[in-house]
This record gives sequence, C-alpha cells and structure tokens, in this order.
Amino acid sequence: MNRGFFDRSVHEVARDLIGCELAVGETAGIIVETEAYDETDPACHAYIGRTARNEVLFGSPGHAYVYLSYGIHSLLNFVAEPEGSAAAVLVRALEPTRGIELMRERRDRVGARARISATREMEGLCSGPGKLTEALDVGLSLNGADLQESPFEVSPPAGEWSDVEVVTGPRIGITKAAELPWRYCVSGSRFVSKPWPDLSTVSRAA
DNA sequence: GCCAGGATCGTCT
DNA sequence: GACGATCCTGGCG
Repeated sequence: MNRGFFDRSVHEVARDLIGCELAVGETAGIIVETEAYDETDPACHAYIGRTARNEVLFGSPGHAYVYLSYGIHSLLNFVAEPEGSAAAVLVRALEPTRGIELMRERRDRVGARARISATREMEGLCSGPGKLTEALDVGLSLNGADLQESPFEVSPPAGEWSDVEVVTGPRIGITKAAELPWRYCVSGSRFVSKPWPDLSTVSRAA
C-alpha cells in the first residue's frame, strides 16, 4: 500500500485494511480485524498529548507504532492521518496465509492451547493482537519502522478478499470510550479475536 | 464452556 | 506506586 492509503481518516484506513495481506519476513496473513484510535479518543495513547512513548503516533502516516501491553505483549499499529494528527489502527487478528509452520513454532513456545486440534489450531495462531505479533515476530524494535520498507509488506485485497463484508462494533479490552463502534472485522470470520452479537455492516471504499 | 487470577514492565502521576 | 488497546491456565460444572 502506498503512503497515501494511510494519509486519511483513521476510520477509513481501519475499514480498508480489512482484507489486505500483511507480510513480515516469511510469514503473512490476511487482516481480518482492526480497531481505530485517534487523539480525541480517551482510550488512545495520544489523548494525553505528546510524550516520548507516543511520539510515533504524531509522525507521518504509514509507519508502525509498536508498544508493550501488560508488560508482556507487543501490539502492532499502523499510523494514519497527516503528520501532526495522532491516530493509528491496531491490527487485532489475521487469517494466516504463509509461513504457517514458522508461526506455529513461534507460538508453540507459549502453551498447548495453540495446538488444540488440526482443524482449530490455525484459528488460534493470530486471533489476537498479542498473538499475531508473536507469530510474525514483531517486537518493540520495529516501533517507528516505515511500512514501505522491509520487513513489512502490506498488499491490497485480492480475489475474494476485495469483496468481503465488513462489520463494526465496540472495541475490545478497554475501559475508556468502550462504547465507540471503532472495531472492524470480516463478517463471519473464524479468525477474529472474539465474535460479537450485534453486527452492523459498513461499506468499503471503492 | 465459563470465569477468576497471575505474569510482567514501561510509562506517567 | 498504579495501571494497562493481553494471553494462558486451572478450577469448577
């Protein structure tokens, strides 16, 4: 995706990232779940103003914002909107496409849950923001990295993915501004972090 | 299947 | 010194 893709409303970016492929090195997956955060939003790290930690959010679009959650997990975001405007899309889940064996090895270190059964293990590999960073080996060292450069590669939706139904709902795991419907995902996907009961459909950009 | 609790540490008050 | 944009496990039905 070119820089311009990210240089617009974070909500449009979050919606249009659904169905795109995210590749990091040898591993890749289709983005099936995202969340939008912007500086008017109490749940956003930039809400409190500019600090050393959230500096990347205020920078130019098309860069990675990676931070540590709960002292344990790295979470991957894509910076959106023009420079000076702080906003980002959290990548919450992927449907694995390439390097699945490698993802499995990285994830298997943790626990037995990822290996449950042959039919379900694929679904558990990247079904959460902390899981996918482990599967793709995205760590804090990639904070601020340019998405146009290695190891990242974000490609537009192809084939079936260019025509998926996208649904929105409340974001997950936050206490502030939890009511905002800024979560986006593929309707009916088995690869999202959590299903939700009330779905509303939104249309993609042309 | 559901739920409570623990791990773990950078960031900000 | 408190608090997370989380994940996994173990206990209980």
